[in-house]
Amino acid sequence: MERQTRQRDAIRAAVESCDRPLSPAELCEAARRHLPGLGIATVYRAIRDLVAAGWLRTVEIPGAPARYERAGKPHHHHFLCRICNALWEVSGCLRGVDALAPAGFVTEGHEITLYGLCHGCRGAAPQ
Amino acid sequence: MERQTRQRDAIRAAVESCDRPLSPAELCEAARRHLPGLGIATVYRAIRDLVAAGWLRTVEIPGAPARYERAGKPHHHHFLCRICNALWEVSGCLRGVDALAPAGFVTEGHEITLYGLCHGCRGAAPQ
DNA sequence: TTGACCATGATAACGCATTATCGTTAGATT
DNA sequence: AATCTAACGATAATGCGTTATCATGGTCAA
Repeated sequence: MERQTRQRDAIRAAVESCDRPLSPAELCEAARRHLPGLGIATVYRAIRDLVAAGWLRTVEIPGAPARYERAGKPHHHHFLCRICNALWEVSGCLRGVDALAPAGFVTEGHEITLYGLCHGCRGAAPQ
Repeated sequence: MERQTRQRDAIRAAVESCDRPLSPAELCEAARRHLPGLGIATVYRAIRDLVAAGWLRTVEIPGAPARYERAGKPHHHHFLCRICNALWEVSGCLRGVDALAPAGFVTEGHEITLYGLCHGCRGAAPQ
């Protein structure tokens, strides 16, 4: 059974207090603000267990390491900023996405990822 | 300047004769059918040069190595089969994808990836 | 309080895709 | 044909994200 530790608490708190999916490194950095010295291996172990327990959800994105967000949110997608590499949440979806598949294919899910500049990076953007 | 070699020819021919994006390993395997002994390093070198020349386009997908397809095709998306891992082309797109971004964000592009079973794997699919 | 044992932190090891190295091969030019 | 040198094939090395190892420390039940 899982024990209650300061590390696990800090990791869960970091997830809950952030409105966007975090990579393992980002999550470690965030949790360290409340618990300096937290090891990256502990973060990976916590992620593994929290995903297995259905508390965290893995967000796969093209060309970047996976991020993790609180499970149970309504269906939505994401926006990857090309400057700061933060992944932002995008509410809503579009009708007919799954129907784009060729005839004879079985669609089980989909991902939509937008790319560009987030609000904060919009101003100081190279070209 | 670039030389014309049997290897480069075989790699370009493999791209053109296939209707879906190929990973470096898949591309190597395909080109080897016409040129056994082709080295994987040569494939990577050719990919690098062909992308730089604008002849190939990189297709990034979540949780898998990049694939490459002939550049210049009309806008489209892809379908990743969870059984055979092949990436298939999906024609068309949807209106309003870029408009999903939050206010204040600048959308520069998007990717839509469908997941499921391709036509060939539909029958013999585990659950 | 004690003791069992799970979780932790540091770090080595791993897996994988990709790149660099280097001696050899073979286009291109003369 | 001779020469030059880019490209090749084999494979070692790299980079990076992730996992395994292990001694230590913290949690929780008795």
